[in-house]
Amino acid sequence: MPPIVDFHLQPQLEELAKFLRQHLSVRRALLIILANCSVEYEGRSASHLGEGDRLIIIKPDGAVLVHRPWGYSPVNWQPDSKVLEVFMETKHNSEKVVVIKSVRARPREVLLIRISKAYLVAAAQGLEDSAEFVEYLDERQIRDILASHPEEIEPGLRIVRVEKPIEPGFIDLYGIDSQGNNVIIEIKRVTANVSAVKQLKEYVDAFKAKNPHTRVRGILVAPSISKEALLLLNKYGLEFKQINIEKLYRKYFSLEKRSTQKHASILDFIEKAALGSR
Amino acid sequence: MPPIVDFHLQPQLEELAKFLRQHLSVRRALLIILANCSVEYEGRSASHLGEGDRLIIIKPDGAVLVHRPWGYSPVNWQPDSKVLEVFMETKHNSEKVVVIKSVRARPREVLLIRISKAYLVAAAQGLEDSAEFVEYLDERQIRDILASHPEEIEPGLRIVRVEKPIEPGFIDLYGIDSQGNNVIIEIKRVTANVSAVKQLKEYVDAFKAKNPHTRVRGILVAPSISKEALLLLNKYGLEFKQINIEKLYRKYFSLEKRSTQKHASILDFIEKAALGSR
DNA sequence: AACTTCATGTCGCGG
DNA sequence: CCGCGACGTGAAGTT
Repeated sequence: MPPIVDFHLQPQLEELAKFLRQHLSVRRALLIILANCSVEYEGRSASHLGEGDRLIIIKPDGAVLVHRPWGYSPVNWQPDSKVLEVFMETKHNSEKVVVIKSVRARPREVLLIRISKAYLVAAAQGLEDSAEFVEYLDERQIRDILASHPEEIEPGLRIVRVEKPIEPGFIDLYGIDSQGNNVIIEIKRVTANVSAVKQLKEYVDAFKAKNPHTRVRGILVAPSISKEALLLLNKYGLEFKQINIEKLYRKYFSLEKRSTQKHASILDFIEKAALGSR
Repeated sequence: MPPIVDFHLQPQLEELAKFLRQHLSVRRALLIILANCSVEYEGRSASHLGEGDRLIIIKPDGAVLVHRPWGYSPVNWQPDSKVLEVFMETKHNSEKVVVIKSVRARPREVLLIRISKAYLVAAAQGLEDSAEFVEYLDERQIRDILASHPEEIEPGLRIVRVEKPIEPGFIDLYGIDSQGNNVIIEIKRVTANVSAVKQLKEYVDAFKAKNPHTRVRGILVAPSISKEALLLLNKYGLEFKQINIEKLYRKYFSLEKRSTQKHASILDFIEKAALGSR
């Protein structure tokens, strides 16, 4: 059963309010409003946004987004609202506006959207979206691949423990090298920065403190490292190992993990995208 | 001049493609598409999303958002695309889909949205939004308030330097207490955690290293502190000072800073919101 | 519920 | 353009 879409072009404010109330009360719809509005927010922070043309989205679960005509981020939002109210308000200059008030419970945050002119409002009832979202190449997967194929870090390296708890936090990989040294490995899926180095240093120090008479190496594994981070790394006597995440992925992401057609398709896509880039 | 809104309800795929191409080519419109689609992404990461009903937004600046019917975050997106293409594709089962291909330049990322059924498409040309976005209560403002009113941290404290550079980073506030001790202050606008404590510790240590024969105190200023952070703080011999950000703000946010009507309005709003919460 | 860590984080600022 | 830190970060997972 396809979703039911209802809409008004250039609705009067009274119509808009009625439309919104109707679709918020019965069964929650996805609401799309294109309108001139101002926005106030108060909660963990507070903000004011003057009048302008914006896209307002209200999702069935109470998420509210106010988008300006540019950029990725909503200018104001509510991840989920406990209370959603629509009412008319008369401004000082006796102009009327439709107010959408969204209140989030914890942390308590209030969002007020004042609409002075609406260009389009639409509501969709019965949207269905149960598809699985499959993501690749996140830190966990890289870590698992390297745990199974430590030779990609260094020949002779043997991984003893994945996500080894230490005070405080977790070591991504812990192993023993060909010389019998303890090796602590910190993995980053993006350019390693100073804080990654500090984190590794902390783990190495903590390990040394607990095991005073053993030799410990610290290796930072990442696709690249910032200049400052490299300097600090050298200063601390730690090491850097560059990896190519995509290559690792192509090489090792195991068949059993992408056995379903759905999972396999991503690799086809990567191939296509790579071709398309030339 | 109000924006021009064009739309189709339940467009055929060919119509959809034509509509999109038209509004993407001439002058960029804000595009809203409610449709059943699947999405592939490849770039810094990679993902696959099967078919489902979603809201697709394409902004005039090339930002692309794919929203599922719930939650704050888009499931797939492109912060700004360099290339935006729309074309028809025939699947293996000979069904046709409209493909929206968005390519981001740096980092190179490709987004493919395959639409199998469209419920609504709308385009808005000439949206105007030049309003200023004013935000309050961010770390910078809290820092400035405390710099002007150090007695809120401790009686007799005198602030010498704001954003004092140190190796590495910047001390939020640096001052001298009533006993003549150096005081290093780190401010957080949310619950202070372990990393905030470490950051402060680092600054204090760096200061001590540079000034070996002076006494230094480190104060973490925040609305609250996590249990673990407090433990570590005590271990390091550092101090915590609790502040109430909203109270500070009400008390000190200076008249000259909110001299314009616009800026003043946020306080009215906060009042109203506070009343509304009862 | 508190807290930690990851993220296709995004965004802005400074060198 | 890098690199770093703040963010109303959000979201997921663990204690």
